[in-house]
Amino acid sequence: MRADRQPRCRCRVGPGSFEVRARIERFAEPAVLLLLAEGESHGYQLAEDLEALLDEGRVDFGNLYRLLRALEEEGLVASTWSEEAPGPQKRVYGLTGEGAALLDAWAASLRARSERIGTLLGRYEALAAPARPRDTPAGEAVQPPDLPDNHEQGGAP
Amino acid sequence: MRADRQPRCRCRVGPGSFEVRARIERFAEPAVLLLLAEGESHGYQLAEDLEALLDEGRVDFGNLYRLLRALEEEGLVASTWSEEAPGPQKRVYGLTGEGAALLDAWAASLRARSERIGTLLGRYEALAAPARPRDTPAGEAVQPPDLPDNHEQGGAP
DNA sequence: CGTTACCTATGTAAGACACCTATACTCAGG
DNA sequence: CCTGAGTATAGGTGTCTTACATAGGTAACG
Repeated sequence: MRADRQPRCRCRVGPGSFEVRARIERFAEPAVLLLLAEGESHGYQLAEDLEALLDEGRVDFGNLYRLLRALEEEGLVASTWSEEAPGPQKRVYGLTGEGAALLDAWAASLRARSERIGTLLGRYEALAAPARPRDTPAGEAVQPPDLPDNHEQGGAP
Repeated sequence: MRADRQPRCRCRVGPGSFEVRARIERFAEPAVLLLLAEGESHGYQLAEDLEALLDEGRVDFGNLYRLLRALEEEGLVASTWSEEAPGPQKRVYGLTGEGAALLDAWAASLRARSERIGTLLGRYEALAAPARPRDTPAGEAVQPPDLPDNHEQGGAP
């Protein structure tokens, strides 16, 4: 166990200030399928393309290769060893029909996810900006979004 | 180990057809923080509100209560036992200043995530609909998005 | 020949969630 | 009074996905 590591997804960057380190969050699979739909590729190349697509620092190679193997086991992608080209051997992947179908399903799912995020953000903004001149019914502030420390974790009365 | 369970996130609903069962995907925490920013509430009530907000079937109570306890340990929410009201005792939660700050951070993170999803979907749609009359340079089809089974998982030549 | 870049893997641990079970209190009905 | 349904809170356990670390090959270059 390594205790000198920061929490994975949230970290305090100052008093009362937070940074949420968003992870790829189940993006790796659909992103890889998309890249393969755009053209055949090999692992290392996919990693570079993923970085550009996701705008994330460094994609983890280990997990990418594992993902590709798993997808192949399920028949969603197919691979051959590159014959031409000198240099180290590359395993070149391409999408199968099943893989394309899965990509379609992912697209639908991601659209739904995006909508849910939109809903959430919409409600957040409605809360955060109650300074509109029109629709503020005078004295109906949503609630002081903050209570001073009244922790009370003890047992029930 | 239970082997009679379906895969968590993808399931085949027909030949060549997939359904992606999207999970809450790290939505629970920001959603709970948002609901508490809108007003104090207790676990059971939050579960119902979450179902409406996320449009998901049945929220898991166990994980929700665990999340609330964890948030309280970090000082992001504060709870008191409801005194008034008849019926079983309720632990009423409210957002602290720190919790509100975290919600802000989550909002920024979710916006970024939504953008990434948008980028991905944009490229997907560009692939899926290459039937535009204007920008098809004649014979540059992106690639047949499918290769017939040429699996070849054996060792390297 | 050693170093570096390219390319493909495996090992290990942590975090978040699904699914299941347990507890306790309240209230209505027989 | 006992029972059962509804409300409310909580713990156990397995699995999935990811982060971080390590390892082993090929080839080009000085």
